[in-house]
This record gives sequence, structure tokens and C-alpha cells, in this order.
Amino acid sequence: MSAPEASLTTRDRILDAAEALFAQEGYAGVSVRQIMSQAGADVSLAYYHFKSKRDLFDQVMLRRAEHLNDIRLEALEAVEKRHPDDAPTVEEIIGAFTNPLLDLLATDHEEWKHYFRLVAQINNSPEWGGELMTRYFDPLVRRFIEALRKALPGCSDEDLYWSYHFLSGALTLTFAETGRIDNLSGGACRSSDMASIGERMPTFLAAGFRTLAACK
Amino acid sequence: MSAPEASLTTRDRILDAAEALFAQEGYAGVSVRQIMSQAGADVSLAYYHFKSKRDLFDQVMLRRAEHLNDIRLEALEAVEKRHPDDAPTVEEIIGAFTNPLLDLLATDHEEWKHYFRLVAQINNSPEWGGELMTRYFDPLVRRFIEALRKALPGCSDEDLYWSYHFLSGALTLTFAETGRIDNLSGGACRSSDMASIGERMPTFLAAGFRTLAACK
DNA sequence: ACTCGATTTCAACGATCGTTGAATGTTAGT
DNA sequence: ACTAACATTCAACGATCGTTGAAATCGAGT
Repeated sequence: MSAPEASLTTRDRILDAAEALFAQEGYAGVSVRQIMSQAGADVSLAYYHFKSKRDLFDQVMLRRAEHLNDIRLEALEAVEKRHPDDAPTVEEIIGAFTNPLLDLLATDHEEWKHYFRLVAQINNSPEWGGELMTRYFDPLVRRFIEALRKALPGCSDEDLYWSYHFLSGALTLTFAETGRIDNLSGGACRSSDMASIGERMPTFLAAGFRTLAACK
Repeated sequence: MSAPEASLTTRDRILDAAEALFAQEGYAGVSVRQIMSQAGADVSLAYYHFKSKRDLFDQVMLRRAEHLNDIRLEALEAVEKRHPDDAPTVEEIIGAFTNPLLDLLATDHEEWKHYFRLVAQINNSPEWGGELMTRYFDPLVRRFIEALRKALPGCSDEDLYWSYHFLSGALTLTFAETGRIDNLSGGACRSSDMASIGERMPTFLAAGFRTLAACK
């Protein structure tokens, strides 16, 4: 039923090379020949394993999106299970959204680093941001927003969605690790310092959610 | 000394077309021929007015960056002038950073909309984010961070820089107007609703700054 | 040994890429 | 009218783009 091992291996080498290059230079900035050169395979093999360059791109996005959604949902349910009666705190819910990213980077650093960089560019592209982020992440995001709604009783829909939007921008830029904060801070902060991010991001964002929800 | 009017007009038409197309599809996603077609001029005119495609891109970035830095600095100084003795509040300082963007969109909407979309993509690109944002915006950003430091006595450098980084991600994504929040909210929020953004963003972000600064 | 399907190699297609040089048109000062 | 600097047009260069068809190689089941 499933394809032979050699096929999957080559297919994954292509996906890995495409992911790394797309993350660095964007979809249009990378040629199929570059990808296949980095993958160590002939150009035409790209069109044996994928329908087109665009299809290859979609498969790069899909491959990790499902796993990411799964472990984020697990993290959220674990937090909710620790609160059988009351609702979890905003910090806990946001932690369930961001901590899985830190875990993935801690165990399979290179693999996911490229993916997060790619997502940051997609999220901020008017061409693809609205469409692709919606397709890959919105069901899970809606689940998180419902959890946040319970943690913030009386918060309006508008405040909830805008707060999440601010979170999304802060999150994707931070995990893109562009090196900007390294330059700005003169070395005091490093883009790759995930411990610093994990300490600060949920606190910062939860305060925003709460203050906006309380502001009538 | 300065070039004749017809020249400046053509040069600006090229810059406008390049800005709009780069904002939509990214640097590599647009060809010089597309730009010149939209500008209504011959391809080779691009290389008469600019040294190369990359130089054209740099001029697109530079053209509005200076003006934006100027009016943001004016807004900050105006806020500081209203506080001869004490420091301005965090909300006021962040407002001086974001309100000029709203003003520009209110008066010259199309012109600046494309530019903000472009900045969002640059900011989130590992290829250019660190380098270009630093070159065009860091002097002004450092000025704002010093103002924030005064408004948040005892706040550590790390908390200050990371807080600004979160602000930067939220800000650029929001002004990119990708349509993502429209899809996510099912129409309850609109990317183009600048009034909603102006009400919420400084409040949300200031709360994050304050809470992180107070968190030992 | 033979077959058959899955995988890989090779060579090439038309289109488009960034860029250039030479010729042409335009305009202001003399 | 002549000139000189600026502005624009036209045609083309070599390189690279995404994509394809046909042939060669491989591996498992007979």
C-alpha cells in the first residue's frame, strides 16, 4: 500500500530541502533546481514526487501543520484537565499555545526552525496570509479562542479576536528568529534564546488580553 | 540641479508600481518587466533611473522610511513636551509610535498601505529582517526605547527589548492587512478597521510592557 | 530468467529572467 | 540654429525558469 522506503526517503529529502530554502528566501526566491540540488537528486524527480512547485510548497506546509495542531490541542486539554471546576488562567492557555513550539525546538531544532520561519513569512504575506493560515490553523485557533473566552468572562468578540491577532504577530515574528532583536539590543538579547522567550511571552500577552477585556 | 519634472514623475511612477507589486508578491515574486508594465514605461527605463532591481527595491524602502521616522519622532516629542516634569505614560509613548501610521493611512491610504505590507514581509524575513529593519528604523526605535525606559523605572534591558520585539510583531502583522482576522472572526473584525486597531493596540501592548517590567 | 511497476536519469521545450548598448527623441541655454 | 544633457525606445544577450517525455535502472514476486 505505502510506497517503498527509498521513495519516502527521497521525498522527505526534497521536502526538507524545500522547507529550508523556502524559509530563507521565500517561495518565489527559490528555484526547483536549487531545491533538487540541495536534496541531491535530479530536477525531474521533483515532478515525479509532486505535481508542481506549488504542490511541493503545499506539502511542506501540511507536513508539520497537522503534528503541530495535535500537540497544541493536547497541551490545551492537559491544562483544562487540571481545572475540573474553574477555567484555566489566560497565562496557562497561552502557554499551551506557545510551549509546544519551544518543546519542538528543544528536541528537533533544525527541522522546526525552518518551518517556523516559513510560517512567519506566510502569516505576513497579503498574498497567502489570509488563505493559508486559515486553512492550516484556524480550527485549532478557534478552539483556543473559546478557551480564552471562558477565562475572560464578559470579553467582547472584537477584543478577543484582536488580542489573538496581536498574539499571532508577536509569536510568528519571535519564532522567525530573524536576528533583528540581536542587532537592536546590541547583543543583550538573542533571537535564539528560547528560555527568555518562554519566560516572557505568555506573561506579556496574557496581560494584554486581560487589560483589553477589562477595558469597557 | 534637480532633474526635470518629467523625470521625477517617471521615477516616482516606477517606485509606486514597484512598491505595490513588491508588497503583494515579495521581491523575488515580481519581475522588472511587470513593474515597468504597471508603471507604463519601457523596461530599460528601470535601469536608467536605478542601478539594478535591488537598488530599486532599496529606494522603495528608503523613500517612505525617512518621512515615517520624522513624524514618529515629532509625535514622541509632542508627547514628552506635554510632560515637562514627569515621564509620559507607556500608552502615550506607544501611541506616538502607532498613531502616525493611522494618520498616514487616513490621508494617503493607498500609498502607505502598500508600504506597510512590504515592511511586514521584510520584518519577518530571516534574509532581510535583521539587516534592513536595523538600517532603516533602529535609530528611531532606540529613541523610543529610551522613552519607555524612563516610563518604566527599574525595567531590565532584556524585558524592554523583548517587549518591543513583541510590539514589533503585532504592529507589522496588523498593518499588513492580510485579511486573516477577517477569516478567523467570520467577519466580526476587519483588517482595514483602523479605528478598532487604534483603540486596542496601545492598551494591549502597554499592559504587556508594564506587567513584564513589574515581574521580577 | 522474466516481468512489471516504482524510481531515477538525461535531454530538451518554450518562456521569462535581469541587464545592456546603441539609436532616437526631448528640452533648455546660447 | 546648435549644442549638450536628459529622457525614452528598440532589439537583443546569455542565463535561468517551471515543466515534460522518453529511456534507463532498480527490486520484488513469479
